[in-house]
Amino acid sequence: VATYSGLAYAYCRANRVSEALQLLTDMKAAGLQPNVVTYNMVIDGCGKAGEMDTALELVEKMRGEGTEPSVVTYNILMAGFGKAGRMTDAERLFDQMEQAKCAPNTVTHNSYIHGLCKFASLEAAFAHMEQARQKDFVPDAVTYTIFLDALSKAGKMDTAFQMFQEMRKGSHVPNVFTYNVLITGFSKAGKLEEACKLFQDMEKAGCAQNQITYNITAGALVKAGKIDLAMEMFEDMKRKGCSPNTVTYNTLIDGLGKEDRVDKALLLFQEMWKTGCAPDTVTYNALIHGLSRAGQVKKALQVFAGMKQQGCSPDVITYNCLINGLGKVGDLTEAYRLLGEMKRKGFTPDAFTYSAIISSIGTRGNADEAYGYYEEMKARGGVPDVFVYAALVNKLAKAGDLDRAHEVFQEMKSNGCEPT
RNA sequence: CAACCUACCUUUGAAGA
Repeated sequence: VATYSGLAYAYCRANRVSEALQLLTDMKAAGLQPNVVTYNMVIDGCGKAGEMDTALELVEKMRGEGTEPSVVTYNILMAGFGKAGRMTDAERLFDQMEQAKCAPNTVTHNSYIHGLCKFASLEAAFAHMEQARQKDFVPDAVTYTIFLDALSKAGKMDTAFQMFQEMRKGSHVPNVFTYNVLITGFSKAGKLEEACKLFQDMEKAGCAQNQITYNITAGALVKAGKIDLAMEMFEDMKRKGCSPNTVTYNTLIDGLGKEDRVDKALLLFQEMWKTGCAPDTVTYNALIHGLSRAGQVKKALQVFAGMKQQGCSPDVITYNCLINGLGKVGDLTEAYRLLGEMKRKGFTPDAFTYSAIISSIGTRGNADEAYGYYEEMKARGGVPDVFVYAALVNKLAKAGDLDRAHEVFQEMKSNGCEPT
């Protein structure tokens, strides 16, 4: 049983859920009965793959075989519902647990709180915490980190930092996750000083920075336009024995592209292969974006071709970057070709795509064409946003079609888009 | 006796000034 369980776990970690499911069948065929732990590992694999329905079926199957779910089983479901935004189902789990006489633990509450932060509100999450506290829930470092993350993502860094202080006043020791969350928050809020200060504080606190800490901090430097410092951080990271990963490279390639240093970005891209960091869709997108904004559309298309050749799938963002770049240099033929290609491949052009297309249409006399794309977008179920409206109004106005421009402008407002 | 569950990082935008 242990052997099978281990293998099932490995499959799940590798995102190969179907093989793990097959393994359960094989086990039974071999006369072995999977236990809760085996099931939990596979159920978790399903949950992480977003297959909550399969996960639920497995729980039923397990029950049918006379094995009752454990707290961990419920926790797995709680986390899965939380990630999928199925908060009603998550709430119902507490009732089911009560019926099964299975007491929720810290992990159960933390997972639920995380879901609430993401899909309901911070207030709802706080309320749950207070309520659970009346029973026997004691918030831990993870609980704090979840709240700190939510506050950081909402840009409420003052509150976050206050909570961080409270946390330390209590007996909770901030860990790498805690610091990482806060550094991200400060970086997003444009507070580079504070972000860097926390990075340094970690050492004093005896909390070792990890790969993610470096990635976040390098990203913070990139965002602040300090690409050279970000590159230094990259060297520092390696010196300290912390290996860069694909995200590290992606961050830097993006930063270099935005500072108009695509040449250096290309060098890093080459380096990735040597270091065993496989470029992914994000890598290619960042690179293609950098090349496009530098006006090097030819090169961008070459990279795009290479991407496909490597078996890395383009996504909507890839196409958007290319279409945008092509539009800017006036290569409409190629831009339209790519628009067609993306549709053919089953991608849904979004507001980014249409705003790029509409803006790229020549200035003279093509108001109808621009308007046509706007209608196409709506017909395909797309929701135009400010950028699409702005591009369209602009185009119509420049073509002298003031009546229609005004009409679209009104439509925009009635669709809840405020002019900027 | 052990194996399973919760929190953190990267990519796409028009005009104008």
